[in-house]
Amino acid sequence: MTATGMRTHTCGELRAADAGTEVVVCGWVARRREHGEHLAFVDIRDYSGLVQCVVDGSVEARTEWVVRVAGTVRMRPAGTENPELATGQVELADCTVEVLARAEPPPFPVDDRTESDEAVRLRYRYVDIRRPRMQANLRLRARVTDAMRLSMVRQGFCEVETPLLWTPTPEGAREFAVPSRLHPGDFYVLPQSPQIAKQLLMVAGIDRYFQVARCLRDEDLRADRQFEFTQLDVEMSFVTQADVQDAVTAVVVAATQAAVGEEPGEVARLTWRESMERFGTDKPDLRFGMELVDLSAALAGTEARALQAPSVQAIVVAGAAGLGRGRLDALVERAKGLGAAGLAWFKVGEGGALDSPLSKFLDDDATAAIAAGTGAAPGDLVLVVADEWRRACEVLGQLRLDLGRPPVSEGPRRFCWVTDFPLFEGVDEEGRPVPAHHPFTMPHPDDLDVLERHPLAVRSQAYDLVLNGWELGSGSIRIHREDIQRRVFDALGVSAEQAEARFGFLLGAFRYGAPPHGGFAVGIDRFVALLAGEENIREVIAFPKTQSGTDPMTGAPKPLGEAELRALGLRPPRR
RNA sequence: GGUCCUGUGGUGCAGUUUGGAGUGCACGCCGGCCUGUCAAGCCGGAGGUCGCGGGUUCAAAUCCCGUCAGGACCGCCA
Repeated sequence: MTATGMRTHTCGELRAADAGTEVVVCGWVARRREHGEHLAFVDIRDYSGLVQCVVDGSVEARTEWVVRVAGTVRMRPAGTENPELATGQVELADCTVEVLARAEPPPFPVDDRTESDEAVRLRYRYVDIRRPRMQANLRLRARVTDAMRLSMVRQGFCEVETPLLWTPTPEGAREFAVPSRLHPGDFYVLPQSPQIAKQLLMVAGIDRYFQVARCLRDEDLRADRQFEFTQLDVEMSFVTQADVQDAVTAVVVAATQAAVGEEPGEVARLTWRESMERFGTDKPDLRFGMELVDLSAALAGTEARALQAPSVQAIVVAGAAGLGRGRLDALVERAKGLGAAGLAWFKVGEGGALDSPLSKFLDDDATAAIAAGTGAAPGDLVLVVADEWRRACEVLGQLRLDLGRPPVSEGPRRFCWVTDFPLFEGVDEEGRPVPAHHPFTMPHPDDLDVLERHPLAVRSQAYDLVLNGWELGSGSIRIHREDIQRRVFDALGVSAEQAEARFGFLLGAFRYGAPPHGGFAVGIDRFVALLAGEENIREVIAFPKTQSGTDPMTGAPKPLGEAELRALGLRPPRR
């Protein structure tokens, strides 16, 4: 399958069984070892690996030159095998080397041994991608999307493409605007996601839709966020939450199997509330313990002012009682930086005695409550945050990650579903509830009665898929009934006119017979990064942007000429 | 918009704390030697705006201010 008109084999596939075969391989010169004018070794590299070629004489080709090598596969002489190489049992003998293209010395070594400056890697990305690590990452990514498509199709889903040139839908993420040449002054936007399009496809009777979809958001970049990213976008009709979660679980399990050759273990399930209580976050990393302990009741009557708050939460840092004052002060500063009023620490000594700046304010009951409640052992450090419930949990959840989280590449893959998110996430400056997901998210049926009276207590039929502390994606059952949608818009303070102006085409479509439906989207960049053991999604994207949104290779973004701007109905900006 | 880290031949680093000659290490590159290496080895050589600008000082890679680039994070990401 890999033979072409120019080659018979790829470099990395040659094995002992090929001994005696005359072959032709093509690739780049990885290294050259010359032993005078009578013997030289040239390592040829292509995407499949590396093979050693033996040349009886000197070699014209230099590092990264592109060559075509004809020779005979033979077993290496006894004692010269290289167990480090997949092809290390054999070599190509009696080689003739044809130079297909000369090359300048590469700007950095084309191997995985040193990590070069990322700006330089991106500028010469076409060289960077020759490295085994990048080759492996991009091929892993391809296996993941292949497996996802296969799993979707087998489950009866239909892949449908949706427009990249979409219509502005204010609110949500900042959108990239595309000026219209035929309608000067008007704009398309690039979709933040195909959310509305896929709901329209449900009204259209597609029943089970999926798409490997590019999404674009003009928001600041991060290790796990690029302007453009790829989602496995899914939507299903006549389903419950469990149906969507089952379909998505099957996909990610199949993709994990295809990518790394092993099935993940049980996919855990916990409610948003449980996740916050136990891990202080809605995207828990289940690879390690250090769960939060609620000391609110135990310390309700404490004299210590610093611990008087609606909620008192704690974590135990095993064996950390020896931390010096500098490290402890840094932890306190970190907690304050995360929004906590403060952070209390207790070193657990022999016999359970607590050493802390707060010791003198604590009676024996309180001391016993902290020791018993947390189960801390001598030598451990207990960290306590007293604040509003959510803030106390979130601050300790972050400290838990700071102090206990293993590297991305370590440990098992622990998927979990987080369900029953609140429908609203606090209130804005005007006291209006802010939707936690999007405004088409169906409220939990048990909470519908209190939508008007206690909106912040309403749970939604929204759910996230989390893998080792990374949010892989989210989804929900959508509102398909006009009366419920009206009530949610009312709660959000969106008038009928505003709703019509923003989403009129969707609401209009719903009047023509909308099936109950729900869906999900998996962030493929993050998923692949986790499977590849990479901390950064740029490592699994061929041509990513820098943190400031530039491309060092092409120089984008660049100014457009004045004439081009005017043709688009735009005026050159003042700089 | 903000906080923090980094910037030294092509690459990776040390040197910056405590100012004293562009000093050092490894790789790469160029030339020579070398018939079993595989990160080959040995000998020789070239290669520098210490990111950029300003300031302090007799003297700045080193101290101060500003700025640019890359990165991590906060805000932001319905």
